[in-house]
Amino acid sequence: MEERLDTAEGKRGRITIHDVAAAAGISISTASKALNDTGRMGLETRERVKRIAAEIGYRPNALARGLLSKRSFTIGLLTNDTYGRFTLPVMAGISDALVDHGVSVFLCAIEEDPALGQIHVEAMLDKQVDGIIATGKRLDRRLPIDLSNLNVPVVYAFTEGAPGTVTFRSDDAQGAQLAVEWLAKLGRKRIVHVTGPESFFSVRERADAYCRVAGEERPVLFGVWSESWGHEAVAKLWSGSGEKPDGIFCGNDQIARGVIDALRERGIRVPQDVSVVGFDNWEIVAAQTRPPLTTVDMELKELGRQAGLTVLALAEGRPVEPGIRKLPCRLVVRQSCGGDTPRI
Amino acid sequence: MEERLDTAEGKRGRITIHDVAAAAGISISTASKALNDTGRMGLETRERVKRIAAEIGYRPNALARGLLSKRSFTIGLLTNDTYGRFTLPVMAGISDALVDHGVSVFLCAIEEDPALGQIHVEAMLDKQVDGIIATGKRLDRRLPIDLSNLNVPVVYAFTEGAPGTVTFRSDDAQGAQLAVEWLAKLGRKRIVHVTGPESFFSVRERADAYCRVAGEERPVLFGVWSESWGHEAVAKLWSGSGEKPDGIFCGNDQIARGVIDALRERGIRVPQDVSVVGFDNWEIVAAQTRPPLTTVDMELKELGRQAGLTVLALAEGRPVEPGIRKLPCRLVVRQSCGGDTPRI
DNA sequence: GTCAAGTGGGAAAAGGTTTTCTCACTAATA
DNA sequence: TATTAGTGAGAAAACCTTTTCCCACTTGAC
Repeated sequence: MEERLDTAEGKRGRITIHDVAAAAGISISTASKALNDTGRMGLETRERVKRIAAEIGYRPNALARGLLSKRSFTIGLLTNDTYGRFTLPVMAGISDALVDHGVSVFLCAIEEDPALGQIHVEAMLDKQVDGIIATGKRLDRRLPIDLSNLNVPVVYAFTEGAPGTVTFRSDDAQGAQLAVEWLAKLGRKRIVHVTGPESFFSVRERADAYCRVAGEERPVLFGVWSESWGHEAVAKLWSGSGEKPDGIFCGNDQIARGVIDALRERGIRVPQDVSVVGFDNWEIVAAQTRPPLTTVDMELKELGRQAGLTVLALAEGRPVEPGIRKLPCRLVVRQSCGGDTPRI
Repeated sequence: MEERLDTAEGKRGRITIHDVAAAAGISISTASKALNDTGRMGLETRERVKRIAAEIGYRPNALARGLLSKRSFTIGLLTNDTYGRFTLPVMAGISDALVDHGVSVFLCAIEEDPALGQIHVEAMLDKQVDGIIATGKRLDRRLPIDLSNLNVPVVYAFTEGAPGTVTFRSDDAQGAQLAVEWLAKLGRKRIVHVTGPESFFSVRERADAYCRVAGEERPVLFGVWSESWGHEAVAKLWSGSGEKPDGIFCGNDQIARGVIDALRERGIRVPQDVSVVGFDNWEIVAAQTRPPLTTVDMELKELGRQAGLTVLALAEGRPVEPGIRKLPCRLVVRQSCGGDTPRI
C-alpha cells in the first residue's frame, strides 16, 4: 500500500492532480470535481478521491489555477514607509484578514523612488495580483507613483488616495477628542497641546479637535516630531510667569516622551502634577516611558484588516462604495495621566 | 495608427502574446522567440516584434510562464518578528537584491503560532515559491515550524537554521570587539558591559568578546533588554564605593539609552566623564538619545541582500556551500563616546 | 418495448507561455 | 542538375487546473 503510494509520488517533481486520478483509478476531471465539491458523482467516489489526495499529499498548483480563473490569490502591498512603523501593523491586519481566504501578500517598500515603485508595480501586475493596497507614513501625501489606471483594484490605507477610490484612515479628530476628554475627565483644566509640524494634515486635524474640546483659547505649540521638541516645549511652557499647564496632549509618543522626561528633570511629577497623553501607541516608546504612557491608538491593524477585506471584495467584483472611511481611535490607558480606569 | 492599437487592445482583458503575434502578422511561437531572444529569425522581424510589443503594452503573464518554467520568480519571507525591528531591514535587503532579477517577496508574519506558520508555508508552496527565507528576532531560536523537508530551498537569516542549510548571521563577537576597541582607543580604562539576559546566545557571544578585549576581570552585568535595566545598572555601578567606570558598552541601544539618561540624572557627563556604546543602531533610539548614540550596526540590510542572492542561487540550481556565514558589524560613530572620527 | 429523465463519469478545451520539431524555401556545393 | 546546408518561421506539445459538454447506463413510466 505504502509502496504503491510511493511509486505514485515517484514521478518527477510535484504531485499533480494526474497522480491523484491515477491513484484513484479515475479521470482527472472527476478528480478535480471531487476535490472541489462540484459536478455530479457518487458520494463514495468523492470521499475516496479526497482521502487519496490527502494521503499522497496533493496540493493544487496555484499558478495553473490562477491562469484559468484569472485570480492569483495574491495582492500587493506598496509602501513608502521605510521604517515600517505604520506599515507593519497595517500589514499584519491585511495578512490576518486574508490568510483565511488563501491570499498572500507581496510587500514592496519603494521609499520615495518613483522608478523603483514603477518596477515593483509592474512586477506585481505581471504576477497577476488580484489587487493592490497602497499605504504610507502620512495621511496627506501620495505615494510617488500613479496607481489610477491599473486594471486591478487599488485601495488606499493611511495614505492619500485618488478620487473615486476607497481610502481608509484613522479618525484623528475623534482620537484627539478622546485624549482631551480623558484629561478633562481627570479634572485637568489647563490643558495644552504640543504637536508636530502644522504642515501635516493630521496635526491640524488633531489640533482643531483639541481646540473644539478644550476651548479655543487653549494654546497649541507646533514643532517637530521629536523628543527634543518635547523638552523644548516644556522649557517654553515653564519659562513664562503665567499659570502652568496641568495636562499636556502630545502630537505623538516621541514628543510625549520628551515632555515627560523634561518634566521629571524639573521635578514636576507625572501624573500627580501634570497628566500627559501621547498619540500613536508606539509600544516601544509608550511602554518604556516612566511612567508608561497613556496614548491614542490608531488601530492600524484593524485598518489593515478592513483594507484587506475591501480589496478582496473589489477583486471578486463585489460592489464597494468609494470614499474615505475614518476608523475610530482607541485610548490606551497607562499611567501617565493618573485615573483609575483599569489597563486595557 | 493609434486606432488600430486601441482595437488590438480592445479585446477582453489583458494583452497576450497572441495580440502581439496578430499585430505583427506572425505566429505566437515566432513572437515568443523574438521577445526572448531565442530561436532563429531575421533581425528585422525580431526588432519589429519587440517594437510592436512595446507599443501595445504587452507584458508576459508570469503565471503562465511560471507554470511552464517551474519558476515563479517569487520567494517567501517568513518571520516571527512581529514588531519588525529586525525583519524590516532584512526585508529591504532581500527586496533590493532580488528586484533586479524580477523576484517579488511574500511577507508572512507568523508570530509564534505553528499553525499559522503551517498555513502560510502551505500557501507559499501552493504558489510555487522558488525559495523561502526564514528570519526571526533571535539568533538562537528557531521559528515555530519545521522547514527541513520542503522541496524548495530554504535560507536562514538572523535565526537558527537546520543542519546542512545556509544561515546568515551577524558576527556579534566582532561587533563587540569593535565597540570595546573604540572605547579603549579613546583612552577609556575602566570599561563595563551592561547587557541583556545571559540566556541569549548573542549576549554570551558579545560578553565573551568583551572579556577577551577588555580583560577577563572587567565586570559584566546581565539583565533584561530595557531602558529601566540601564537605569538600574547605573545605580548599581555607582552605588558601591569602588572606582567608577569611564566606559560602558551596552548590549543594545535601549539599555544604552537608559544608561545615558541615568548618568545625566546623576550629573555625570556623557561623553566627557563616561563614554557609552550601544548595539543595534536602532535609529529611532540611537539618534534620539542625548547625546546621539555611538553604536554597533549589524548590517541587517546587507545580511538580507546576501540571503536573497543565496536563495536565488539555490533556486537556480547553482551550488551553495552550507554552513553559518557571519557578516561583520560596523561601528556607527555619533557623540556618546567623544572621539574625533567624523560621522559615518 | 420505447421514451424520458436522471446519474456517474470522462473527453476535451481553455488559460498564456515556452520549446521542440518540422517544413518550406534559398543558396551554395558537387 | 541533384544534393546539401542553412535560414526563417510555424504547428503542436507541454505545464496543471477547471469547466463545459457529452456519453453510457439505469430506472421508471407509458
